[in-house]
Amino acid sequence: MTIYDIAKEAGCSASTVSRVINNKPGIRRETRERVRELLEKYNYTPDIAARGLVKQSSGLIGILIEDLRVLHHLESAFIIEREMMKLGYCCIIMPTGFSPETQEEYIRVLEQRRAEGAVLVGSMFMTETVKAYVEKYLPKIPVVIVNGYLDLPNVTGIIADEREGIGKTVDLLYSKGKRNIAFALDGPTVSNLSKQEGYLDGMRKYGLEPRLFESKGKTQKEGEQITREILSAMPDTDAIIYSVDLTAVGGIHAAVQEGYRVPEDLSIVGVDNSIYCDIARPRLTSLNNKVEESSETAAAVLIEGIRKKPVHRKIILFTDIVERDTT
Amino acid sequence: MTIYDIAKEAGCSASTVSRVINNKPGIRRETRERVRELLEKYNYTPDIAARGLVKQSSGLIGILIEDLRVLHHLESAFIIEREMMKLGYCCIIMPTGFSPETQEEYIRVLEQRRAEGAVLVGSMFMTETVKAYVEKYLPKIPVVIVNGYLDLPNVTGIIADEREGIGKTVDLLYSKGKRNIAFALDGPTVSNLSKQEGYLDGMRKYGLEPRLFESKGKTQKEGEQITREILSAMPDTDAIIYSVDLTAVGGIHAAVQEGYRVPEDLSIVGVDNSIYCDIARPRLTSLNNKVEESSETAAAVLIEGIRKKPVHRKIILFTDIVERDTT
DNA sequence: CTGTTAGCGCATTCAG
DNA sequence: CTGAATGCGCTAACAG
Repeated sequence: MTIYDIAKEAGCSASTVSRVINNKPGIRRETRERVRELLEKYNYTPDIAARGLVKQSSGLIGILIEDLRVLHHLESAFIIEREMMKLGYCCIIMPTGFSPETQEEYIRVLEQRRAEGAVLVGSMFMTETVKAYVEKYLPKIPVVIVNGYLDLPNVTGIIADEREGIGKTVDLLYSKGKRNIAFALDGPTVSNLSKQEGYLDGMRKYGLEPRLFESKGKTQKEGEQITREILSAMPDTDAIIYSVDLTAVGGIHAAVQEGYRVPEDLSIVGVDNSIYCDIARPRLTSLNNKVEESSETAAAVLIEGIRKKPVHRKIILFTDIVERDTT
Repeated sequence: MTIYDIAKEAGCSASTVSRVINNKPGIRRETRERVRELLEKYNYTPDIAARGLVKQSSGLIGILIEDLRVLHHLESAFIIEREMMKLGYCCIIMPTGFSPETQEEYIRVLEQRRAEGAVLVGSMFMTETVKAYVEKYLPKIPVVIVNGYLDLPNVTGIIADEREGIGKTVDLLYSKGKRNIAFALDGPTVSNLSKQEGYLDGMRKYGLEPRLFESKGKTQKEGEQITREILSAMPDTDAIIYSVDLTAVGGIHAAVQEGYRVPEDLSIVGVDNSIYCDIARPRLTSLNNKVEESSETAAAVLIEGIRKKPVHRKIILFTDIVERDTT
């Protein structure tokens, strides 16, 4: 069913039908209604792709997330989708994984589909290779990075200041009498390194000796593992900050199993303030890095960009600590 | 940069360029290479939408999920996406929520975008209204429902036999000496009602009195709430089966708080075998309803359908119980 | 081996 | 108020 089929049956031309569909003025009431009826009768819907071809717009937004298992990123993706959907855009959400090849491939898909905007969710995208791909394949559309930044004219970075947040976390632990505070990264991503900086800032501030550790990954099991390592290497550790909630949950379990009371002997803090915090027992204290706010900001910035309005290149959000049982 | 721009610079016609792009035979080596170089030089990528217009294919697959918060559905969606992606399709994943209006709206979007196939994830889509929408808007493309079924010629249902699975769960609990087994639904969805049937089957089999309850929703908090209700109404309850993991986790917490030992005094079982099972303490026993298998099947069936091959209308998968600490 | 022509479904001139 | 003609970027059928 095309616009021509409708036109033929309505006894008018395709352009008239087009006008009716798009609510353009200058159509006789009578004609308009006749066409409307047929549209209804055949359940006609214009082919967006064909329309896009002439209007030079795909109505597509690409959202790339590094890892599906990070709930946090999914949440962000779908908040953005919801906002864009309201404005008639469709979102293509794709998990790129960590390899540059798939990252390139998926960025290319966005180019092929003529996406009108792109969102990269996760600090993993703060790499030179991704920067090169964006520059090469998406030089003309607005790109927003949630929790990251790339120095390119069409890219806006939206970043929760986790460095400052982790600094505040050290303050909190210090105020509770903790002095042997460790920090466990789940990998050397840019975002994690900035958390680490915050940790080091805090420790320096109080003249404490840093205790840095790095887990093999971001699963619960790997969190347990690194915790055992920490506690066996430095049994007097009285607080551990983890770069992500899930490893912190593993930390809770390992610590309890090793005979530590949480939080009396050992305080535990995660990052993301995810649903896991309330499922774990004791409930996990976590740094809220404002997914919702940053995602909504991302959507807003993207829209401004698509409308060719000038946008900020870098936006910083503040975090806050949500205290539960583990501190 | 269009195919014509490339053609002009290469000193040939657009069709030649098209042939090179699509690796068609019958091009002189020399010409092919010259074109290839230009393609490379300008980073040219064909406009998929324009190509789709002539080839009558959008390369788009729609995936509708009822609720984002159900991890289970997301997982399914992304497994399907991964499979379809391998074959060059792009997926539009959209959360419809529960209102018929948004369901209709999103199904319409799939029609507008000329999706070549659709997947509905969740038993919430087993309604007469959704059936009517599918019949009206998507009558000609293959549609697969994960965890559901609609009697329409182009629809395939893929269903984990949770009824049988919950029956087996009752068997397990009975074998552990439990006699006062309760069942807590998180809402009267078709899928939940079939779980309930399985529960009733099991109770009948052993001549036990059923104890049916229904929570307000599927959050952890609502799981806690219904558990308190159950335990205060029938304190001798010695096992509770929940229709979903998250409410079961709430159940664990409420039970422990009420002074029940889990599993000695009270066994707890969830459904979905999600990540929550291992985060909770004690670890939650859960019915594995095979997301992965059913999602992969969904993708396979969809592809067969797109290729116009005959497909089964209904596929049943078997579940199994993953025992952890709560039984 | 390659170019010309036509058309996918639509919106947009420009005439009338 | 309406229609004919044109073109968006691409592929395919048909000539040559």
